Amino acid sequence: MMHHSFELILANIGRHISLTAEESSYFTQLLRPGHYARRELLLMEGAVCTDFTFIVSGCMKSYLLDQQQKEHILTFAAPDWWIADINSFITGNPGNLFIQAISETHTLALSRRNQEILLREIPKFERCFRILTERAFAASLQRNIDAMSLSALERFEKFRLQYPYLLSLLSDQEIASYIGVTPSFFSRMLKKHHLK
Amino acid sequence: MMHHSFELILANIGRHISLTAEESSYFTQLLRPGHYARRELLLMEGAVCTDFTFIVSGCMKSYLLDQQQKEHILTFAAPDWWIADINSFITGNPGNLFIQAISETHTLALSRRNQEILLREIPKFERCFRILTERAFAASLQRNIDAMSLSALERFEKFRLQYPYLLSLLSDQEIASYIGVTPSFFSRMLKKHHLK
DNA sequence: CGTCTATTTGAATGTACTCAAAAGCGGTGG
DNA sequence: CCACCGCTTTTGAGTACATTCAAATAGACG
Repeated sequence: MMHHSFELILANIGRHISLTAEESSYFTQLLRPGHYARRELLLMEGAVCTDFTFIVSGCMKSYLLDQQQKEHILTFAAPDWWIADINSFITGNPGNLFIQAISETHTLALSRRNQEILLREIPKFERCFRILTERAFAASLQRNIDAMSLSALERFEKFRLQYPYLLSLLSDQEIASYIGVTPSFFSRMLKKHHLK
Repeated sequence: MMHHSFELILANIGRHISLTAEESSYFTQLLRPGHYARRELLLMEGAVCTDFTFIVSGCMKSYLLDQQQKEHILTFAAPDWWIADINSFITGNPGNLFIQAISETHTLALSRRNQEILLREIPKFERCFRILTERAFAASLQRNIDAMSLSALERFEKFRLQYPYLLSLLSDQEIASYIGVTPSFFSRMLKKHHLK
């Protein structure tokens, strides 16, 4: 099971900085384990996102509802990924994103307060979070590029090649929402191109 | 003129960390001033982006050309902003972005090598770059949200409210490319809504 | 088995695109 | 100063991609 063992998150951090045993345990002490059932919300629109959340097992999504209450999925987070409403997290203002478990999910949350303590006590974590943020930023820019320069079909092809693991966990509506089309168009597209 | 005085960039940094006079001068020593004529390229597709570039005056854009050689603008950078092909910068691999001056532009470039030196010598810059990256990341996510949930008209309205300064510097084609429509559609849209 | 939700399909529509041509605009040279 | 060139913007006509709304079908689960 090992849901709340810290191997995965320490390996994640260890890709960017080296920690001593004491530093590792200082870090893990600041984490708050969490457990979410399928469809359970971690964050609601209008709430302040106080945590940077690491996915140990399961899967989550962040999304917003537009004026017509249509869901638009911004990110998925599989195990070994982080999820948050970054804008709310860094400003401390209420956010406009929902974060929800897609399947049963175990998490480790680092609160803003604990992040500040961590950065003060072990400054090399600044480097780690800088690198994590840079990577997430690069991925977000690539998504902007794809949205502008690829067709819906190309966006889907890219998605399934890039995240085959997610494909099996997600409903068609969720994939459609992520690539930016309606479920009915997505269904027609799959049929037309014999992708199902 | 003061194009290569460091007031602007020191104020930019000073919003996130405090520097002593010695630290400030150590930092500015690592910067390479640059000057670009209108339409001059700072970076070409296929090249490695070795610099994080701060805009002192003028304006730049980053864009890519798709399979049909159509230009898609990813970001604009006005004075007091940074620009780079982040993906290429952090991986060291050749990038797929162009970076070009829209008007005559004065810059201060921090090379990857010098950034490493800076981070080693004055570790609190880790914090500064983490924060800069977080903000740029949040802006990029917001753009993804807007692309998914707003109409072309709404994206334009938001753009003109958010960046009135840029409006006067840019051609219609550039604005159209940024909001993700063709110049002809953009022209029709402006006319239809009496926005010109 | 019945209920609930997800997916598919149909028909009509809208948003944005392509290609091509025309008009407007800015600079340059005769 | 005007004529011309090149580039941007506008317009026209036809089209493609994607949407809406509603209904039908299929799956999942108690």
